[in-house]
Amino acid sequence: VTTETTKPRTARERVRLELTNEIKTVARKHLAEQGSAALSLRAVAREVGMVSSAVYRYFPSRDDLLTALIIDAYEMVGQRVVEGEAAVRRADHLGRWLAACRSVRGWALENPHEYALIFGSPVPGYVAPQDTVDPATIVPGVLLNIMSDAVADGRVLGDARRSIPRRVRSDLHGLRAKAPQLSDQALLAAIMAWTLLIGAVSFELFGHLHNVIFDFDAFFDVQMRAVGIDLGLAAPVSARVDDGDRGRARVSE
Amino acid sequence: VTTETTKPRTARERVRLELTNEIKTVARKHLAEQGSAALSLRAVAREVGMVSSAVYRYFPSRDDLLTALIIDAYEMVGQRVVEGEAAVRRADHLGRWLAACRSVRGWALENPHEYALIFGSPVPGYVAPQDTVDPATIVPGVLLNIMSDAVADGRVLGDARRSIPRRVRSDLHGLRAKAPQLSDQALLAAIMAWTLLIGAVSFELFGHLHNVIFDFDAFFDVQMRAVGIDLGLAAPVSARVDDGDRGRARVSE
DNA sequence: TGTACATCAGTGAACGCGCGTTCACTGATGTAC
DNA sequence: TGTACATCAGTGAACGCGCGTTCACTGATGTAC
Repeated sequence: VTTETTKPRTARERVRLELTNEIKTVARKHLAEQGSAALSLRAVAREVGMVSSAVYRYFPSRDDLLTALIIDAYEMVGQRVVEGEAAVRRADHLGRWLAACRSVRGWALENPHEYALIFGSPVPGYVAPQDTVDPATIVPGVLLNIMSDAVADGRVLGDARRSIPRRVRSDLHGLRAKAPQLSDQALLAAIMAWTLLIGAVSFELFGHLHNVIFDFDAFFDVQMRAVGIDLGLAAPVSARVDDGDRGRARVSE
Repeated sequence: VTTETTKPRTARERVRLELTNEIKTVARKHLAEQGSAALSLRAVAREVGMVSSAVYRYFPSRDDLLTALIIDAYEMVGQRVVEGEAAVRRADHLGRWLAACRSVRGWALENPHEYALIFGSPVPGYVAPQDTVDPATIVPGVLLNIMSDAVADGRVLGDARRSIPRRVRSDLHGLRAKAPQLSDQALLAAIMAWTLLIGAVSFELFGHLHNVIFDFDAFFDVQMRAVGIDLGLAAPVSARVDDGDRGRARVSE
């Protein structure tokens, strides 16, 4: 995960880029060990081997360092999900969805504090700047792509009979730009699937199913498979059209 | 939300109970204003009008104060949900589910930091003691009650055809104690519904649908209604079997 | 190519702050005879 | 009912700590002529 887009020309610039990355690396390590609240500029500086005030040459404040870490975290999950999903056969939409889900969870388990940084409670006093928006959309974007591909392959996602109030429809229209083929029902289902995915990972990571679920690997898979099937990603095109049982199947989960 | 179970006998005990509650109230206020990381014993003591060391007569450490607040928070949502759900006609299972969902969200919007305290990222370095377990189960317990009542009224919850691996089934058996009538599929669906509920509130509160959804009231309702219908809480017993239009009829309103 | 100047990285001291927790103490409230 | 003693609440000072940020500074690296 790099920091600058332009290549360094002078030796000074190269060193600057290296040090910027080293600061971020150390900061990430501290974050991983103690969480965001304990992230201190001074401690990072100490470990990098600088005096604390020198860090200000690289990050104008602690919040800017945090922002860099947040962006990196979004890009890390994003990359992981993109790679995981890309490894699956294009036509296997359910498989792609599952791969994306497992990538998110796998990354979260390996980087719990970074996950908490982006999907947990907001850091008090910290306001996310605009640059965090784009990287944050990578993962949901992958989900929308999978669904769009499924529709392009002839599947019907979302139950057209489910009515959605006008006010919600107009919100959903904003999302339509990224997935023009999806119906309102499909978009709603997409957001719900995305919510459930993050909700499930958060529940596991934050201990809300402690002493209830023990085999989280299997449990997560069962859940995400159910979501993918309910999304309509599983059934072959031919079987879907005249499946009289579909209504009951969808409603009951 | 009280602290001691035994009634105070002497004047000293009465004062002690009052002060304990005042400390908690002030702490709750600070929590609401700045979040859990900023919760400081000294600041609370200052506002209560004590010297900081005096607080140690009431709470042996900052963590114990936090624990008290966490328990209170669970009890607050719990009570709110129980009340909200109790106000709905017993046979209206979908209505009860919606009332419970709205109670959770309403409480969360009014007490965002307390919500974050119990459903957000864990407080770093803090380990939840055993006493937080019982209050934490109130809300999910209500959900299980609703589903159990639905089954008792003759509804079939959960798609029996959905296969669940043995390892997951055995985890679910632990839950069965609280809702003996529910099938594995129904229990799985219950956890997923609970996950989606908290996920949706968290997404809204933590800003993950910022610039995507604007009318959160309507959006939340649509989502939770969909979940309730998919759970199987909507259809009347007689209509369930042969009501082809059920989806649309119920979903609208 | 060599020199004068501008830019930048890193230093070290300081400011001002708040925190959790301990401890010996005073004085008030409760208890037992 | 009155007195002696035990219990408890609250005080104030102190310990030891770490934090973010500013500022005048030195010395090294880059740039323009």
